[in-house]
Amino acid sequence: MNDTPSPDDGAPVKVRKAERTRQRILDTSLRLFREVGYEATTMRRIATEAEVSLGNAYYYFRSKDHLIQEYYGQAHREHLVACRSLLEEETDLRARLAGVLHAKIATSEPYHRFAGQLFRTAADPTSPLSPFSPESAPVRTEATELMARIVDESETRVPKVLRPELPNLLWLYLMGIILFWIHDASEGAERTHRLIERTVDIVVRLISLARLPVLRPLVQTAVSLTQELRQLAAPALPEASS
Amino acid sequence: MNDTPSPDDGAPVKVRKAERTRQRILDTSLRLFREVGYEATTMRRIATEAEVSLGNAYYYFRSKDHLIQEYYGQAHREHLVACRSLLEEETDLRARLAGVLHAKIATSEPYHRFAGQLFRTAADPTSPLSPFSPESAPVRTEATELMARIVDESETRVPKVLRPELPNLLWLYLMGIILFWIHDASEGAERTHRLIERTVDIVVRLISLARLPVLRPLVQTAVSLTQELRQLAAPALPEASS
DNA sequence: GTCTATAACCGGATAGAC
DNA sequence: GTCTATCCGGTTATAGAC
Repeated sequence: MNDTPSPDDGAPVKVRKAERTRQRILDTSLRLFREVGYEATTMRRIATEAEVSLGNAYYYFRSKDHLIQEYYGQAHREHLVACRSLLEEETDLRARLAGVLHAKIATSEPYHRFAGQLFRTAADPTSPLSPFSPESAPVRTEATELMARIVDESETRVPKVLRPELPNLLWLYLMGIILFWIHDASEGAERTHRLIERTVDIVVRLISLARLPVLRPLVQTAVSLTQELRQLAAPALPEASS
Repeated sequence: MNDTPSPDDGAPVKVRKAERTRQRILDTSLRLFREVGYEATTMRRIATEAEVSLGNAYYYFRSKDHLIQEYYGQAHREHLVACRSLLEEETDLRARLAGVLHAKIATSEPYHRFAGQLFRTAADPTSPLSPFSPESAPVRTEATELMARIVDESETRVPKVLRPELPNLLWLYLMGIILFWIHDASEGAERTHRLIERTVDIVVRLISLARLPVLRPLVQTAVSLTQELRQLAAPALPEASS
């Protein structure tokens, strides 16, 4: 993006100030999202509380939606931190998967209400906030890599048919859990945590069962489904920008 | 614009006029949704083209969203009509299921763009437009009954474990197909139709496989998942009937 | 050329007169 | 039941400051 010039001499004062302004707007908006939700967080309020003008906020973030992409990134980084020790110490696949999922829900909890309202926008396939959108590709890729790591560094051996697509399938599974969580009004998302416990068993079992000939067609479908989904997300439209 | 006085007795002239105004707004909005999509259809434009004032449109429909519940009902009725003969003549489960799904996509096609934008709102769990919301219960129930009919009047015998929840599972499957279709930009939704062809086989096969002991836990989870979902939608609110 | 501010525009929604 | 006038919030245009 911008040059980060030498830390010592005089020039970068401006740059730094801009960076600080940007950060102030970002922090303020993330705080407001948490505290008062998505709808009550107006651009005017973000600007006021960050002590910039409305127009200035728009100088740094093209739209309210763009502010949210930042939330995605931050949420993912927090998730990684929360998972770190588990992924280093645990080798059992079931425990690794369950731990990562529980951590995702737990770290997202402060944003629960926000996520619900946000989802309204994110669900629109044409929205840049859709988890399937090109704009979300970076976070999506990172999250998928996390799924790969869960499996790769575990003791479990994955049947060949599944291996290449398993991380994507697990990412879809994570999206499903998040979708459930968004709708889950129970105390401390307790229901979602129970859902994770129950479904993780099934998922791990299915990974082994994938070897069974009876299930071959099922596995094939699941695999080709993720491929199909990827194509939906990246439709070959060389489109003139409007 | 001019009164068509009551054929029978005197009183209901006003009532009829109101009904006609309401209908005019509704027709105009559904037409605009089809023709120009959701976002380009402003309340101001609906009002203008229906030849009422903006405020008057809001008198009949509390919000733009409420206009859309009307679309749901209409879409379902069109679907039923499109399925009728198939359901009367065909007895093979696979053919029945595939036919009903293809018909859903086909009858929805004129509203494809609209549905994509609409989905943005419908995905919000707090929105009355969510397919899981109490407000959507009537259409949801009808659609689930349609799923029950597909199975009940077919030749296939459903394993006991599955029987009570199968219609709900199939409804969820339909929601999944619709979700895919919303993202599907291929010509004539060709991709979605292919997806239906491929997944219907799996679904029908799974219905028989549900008997296998190895799959028992999977089936259990699927069943309890639909129950869990129903609870999410209806969080123990003892509500006064309105 | 980078930043900041003010004044609009637009569309959903509401208030209140008639 | 119908209207006009207005609010409110996302977004843009644009003028000027550094």
